[in-house]
Amino acid sequence: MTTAIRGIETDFERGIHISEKTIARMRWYLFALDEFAKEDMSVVASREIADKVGVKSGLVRKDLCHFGGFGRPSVGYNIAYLQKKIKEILRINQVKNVAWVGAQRLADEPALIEKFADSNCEIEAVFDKDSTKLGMRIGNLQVLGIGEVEAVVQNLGIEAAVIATPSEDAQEVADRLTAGGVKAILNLTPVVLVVPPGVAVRNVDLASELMMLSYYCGGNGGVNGLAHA
Amino acid sequence: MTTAIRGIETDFERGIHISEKTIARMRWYLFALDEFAKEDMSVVASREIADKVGVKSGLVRKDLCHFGGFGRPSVGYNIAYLQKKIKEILRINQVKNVAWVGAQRLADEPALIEKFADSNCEIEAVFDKDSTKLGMRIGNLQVLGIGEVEAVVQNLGIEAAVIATPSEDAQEVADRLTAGGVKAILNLTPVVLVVPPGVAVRNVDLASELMMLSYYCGGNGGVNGLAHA
DNA sequence: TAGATTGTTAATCGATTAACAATC
DNA sequence: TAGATTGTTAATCGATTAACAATC
Repeated sequence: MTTAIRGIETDFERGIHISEKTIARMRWYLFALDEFAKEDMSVVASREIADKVGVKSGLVRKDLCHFGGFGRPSVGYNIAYLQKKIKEILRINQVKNVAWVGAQRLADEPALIEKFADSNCEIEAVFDKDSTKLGMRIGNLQVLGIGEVEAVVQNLGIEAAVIATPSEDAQEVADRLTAGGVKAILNLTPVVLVVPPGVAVRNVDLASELMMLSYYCGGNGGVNGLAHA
Repeated sequence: MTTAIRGIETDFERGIHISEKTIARMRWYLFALDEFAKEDMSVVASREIADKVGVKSGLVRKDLCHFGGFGRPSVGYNIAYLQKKIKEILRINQVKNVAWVGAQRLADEPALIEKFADSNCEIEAVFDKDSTKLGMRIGNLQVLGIGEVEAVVQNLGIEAAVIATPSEDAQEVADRLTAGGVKAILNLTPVVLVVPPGVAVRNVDLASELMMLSYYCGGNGGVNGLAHA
């Protein structure tokens, strides 16, 4: 809304709510910038970013404006600078402490630990409801019982969590996580979680997505859908 | 909008566009109905469905009304009947012919073939750009070159496709698929695809989701997000 | 009949688009 | 200066909520 010059705060800095759709597009814009950077460009217009991701140029400018005035009239946006700014906004370079609930999935697919680390998400605790899994080692972590979720999450300052439990436990786990102060949940189950306001949930579940695609197969005119995204 | 009695068509039947958010919630409602069915209930009120998935009851009724008048005043919705109807709407019980592009992922994780079959998605063709993979067998299918995508997709009447290629090939593949008439794409790459109007894209990518969650970690007040929806 | 809950309309809210003055 | 593109406002569009008459 306003530029960040001389102490005038942006919407973002004022804590004004920014829609999830805008945040999803910020990721798209970053993707576009990476593409332009590969082509050795140093400056782009909102129009070029817009075309690359399939939105209108005014929307690109409006989205970016929530976070500050990053461009220069008649010139455009400096790619390296805007990349840096979007990464800051999305906290991409900050290390995030993550809890993982549902040890089996991580035991089956230990490569996930590195995949998370690639995104600066460090798995700091693993929990499981199944008492036979207690104490089991995953990487250099010991599996804890889900009764400890609230306390451990609070003590370690964990802000995000992954739910990879059997479906029937997912909602209980979400309740415990949010009680412990978790603000962001990645839900790998098909369960529709209900969480308090202010907590973000992202769902990643193949079967659920297939269900939605199925509707569009017949040609029920759908357009781009973020997972999302 | 209107009931389906005596030839009066629903929004759905008239081909009026129904928002992606509504379709996502239809899946949620089905989830809730499955839960209620487990508890041996036979009838529910919109209010109960709403509470189970975290929306307002009026929205549940409005969403359902796009597809027909499934409830009875002062009674509610018959669970078995509504389950059946939503499954019809989402085409869940219909077999969908699916193309898969990017053979490596399927070779690495052959269990995906059955996972898709569980959702009535039959993988009818596999394509790859890498000529060294041509003719390779996956299940009972032979890998075809991506030059054949348009023709094969058309001939087999394929309506949906999965893109699991290296990032740099994803947009080209999307272009070929849509040229061949594909109306629904499941995108397993982090690429932001641009597709013609009327084509649905669902993204399933862990790194992209972590990027979005990262924003909400600090407590930038987010609410429920579908990947999702 | 009295009470409950649907289907649907009208009011509100939020997000996108169009347009343009300000700026480089 | 003339031309281009931003940041931002006002207009439009669409989705949610509130409310209620119709129905069981």
